[in-house]
Amino acid sequence: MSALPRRIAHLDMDAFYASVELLRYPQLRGLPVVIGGGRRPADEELLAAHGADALHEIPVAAFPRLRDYVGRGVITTATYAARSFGVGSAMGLMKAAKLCPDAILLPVDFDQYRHYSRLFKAEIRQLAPVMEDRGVDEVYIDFGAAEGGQEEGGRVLAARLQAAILAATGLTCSIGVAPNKLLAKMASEFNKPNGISLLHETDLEAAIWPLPCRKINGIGPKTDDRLQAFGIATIGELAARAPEWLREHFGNSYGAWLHEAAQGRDERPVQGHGEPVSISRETTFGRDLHAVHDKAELGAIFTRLCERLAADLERKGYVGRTIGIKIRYDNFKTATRDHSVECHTADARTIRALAGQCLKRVPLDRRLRLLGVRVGSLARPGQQAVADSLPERQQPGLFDGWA
DNA sequence: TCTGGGGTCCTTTTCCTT
DNA sequence: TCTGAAGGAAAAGGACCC
Repeated sequence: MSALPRRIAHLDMDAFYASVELLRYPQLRGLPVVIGGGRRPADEELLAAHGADALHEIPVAAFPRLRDYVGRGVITTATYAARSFGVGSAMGLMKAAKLCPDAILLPVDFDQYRHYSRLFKAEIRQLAPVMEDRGVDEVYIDFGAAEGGQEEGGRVLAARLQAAILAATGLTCSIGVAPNKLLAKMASEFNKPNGISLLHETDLEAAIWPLPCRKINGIGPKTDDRLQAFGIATIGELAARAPEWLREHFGNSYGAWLHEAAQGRDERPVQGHGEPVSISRETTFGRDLHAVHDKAELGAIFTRLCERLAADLERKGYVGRTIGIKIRYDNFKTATRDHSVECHTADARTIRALAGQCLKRVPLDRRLRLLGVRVGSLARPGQQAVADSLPERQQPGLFDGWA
């Protein structure tokens, strides 16, 4: 036993994408705004189109409405005003347009979100050096390794972090501090937005057990359905099941984990550094495409994906030796194929050649809605090029034209 | 009905070698 | 050459997350 209990924080930016957008377009505050789909015009284009000198001067009436949207796409996030109409994340844009036709539609702008992501994480590192990146808008922080992390159970450092992030970015965040990552993650949701929640081991029964199982990070819709079928709705009900019973019904590994999670136990450390396992690019087409009838179009998309992927690898400084493809058919079934070679590569043409081989191993008789290319088994450059391990002759086939 | 674009991790299946 | 077992690695699929 260590002298002090572990204190780990989970920090979650409040409605991150929407908040970043509202920093840029304060005139949209309070209005139903939906973010998703499409490509965003450059700021200069926008300003010129509306004769404005600054983004906040663009009149609200000039923004596109959901009702005018044509095509595929889903909502990435929505403001609370939009959510009150019943629209929300992952909903198709066409469906959302029926529920709230007047909502303003903003295309996602990952460059902006990444920019603010870097800003707030830099602030955190100044105050707490051991930080684990969990995506663009959230992190875990080891409060035990930071000055003031144990004061008032973590409240002092949490407040300091919030103040620093607000000053640097104008954005608010919510922080949960708990004995481990599992509980910290749940705690950060207790008091949103701009909240701080402190959780101790003794709070398990009162604060965690009444919650639905779905609140546990790692229990998704499928598992939740199965649990419900057994009459298990809350974490407390899950905790009451014997570990043997859980292992029997959910497998040795997952069943044991379910038991531990329900007891609020989690020994995972905060990992200060992390290397990616794979890097990929994928795209959903505007309409479903057929391998034969839309050969030229598919070929061009495929090449473009490989080029963008190669550029990503180059920019991030990786090479990989497992090249894979992913396709999604018009019935939403997904197939993947991959292939590992001896030498690492980040070369677009090599990736395309190897991914093309993978494509030949998957049925292409129905229409496709999505195509993706992936590179795994990553390493830092320095290895030999992979060109000499390419197959000498491609198998003749129906789809040679683009694959 | 509609379901994006990244990712990670785990389990199961398949393939290869001995 | 065939057959089968065993074990490991790679491939494939699925669940989950933001």
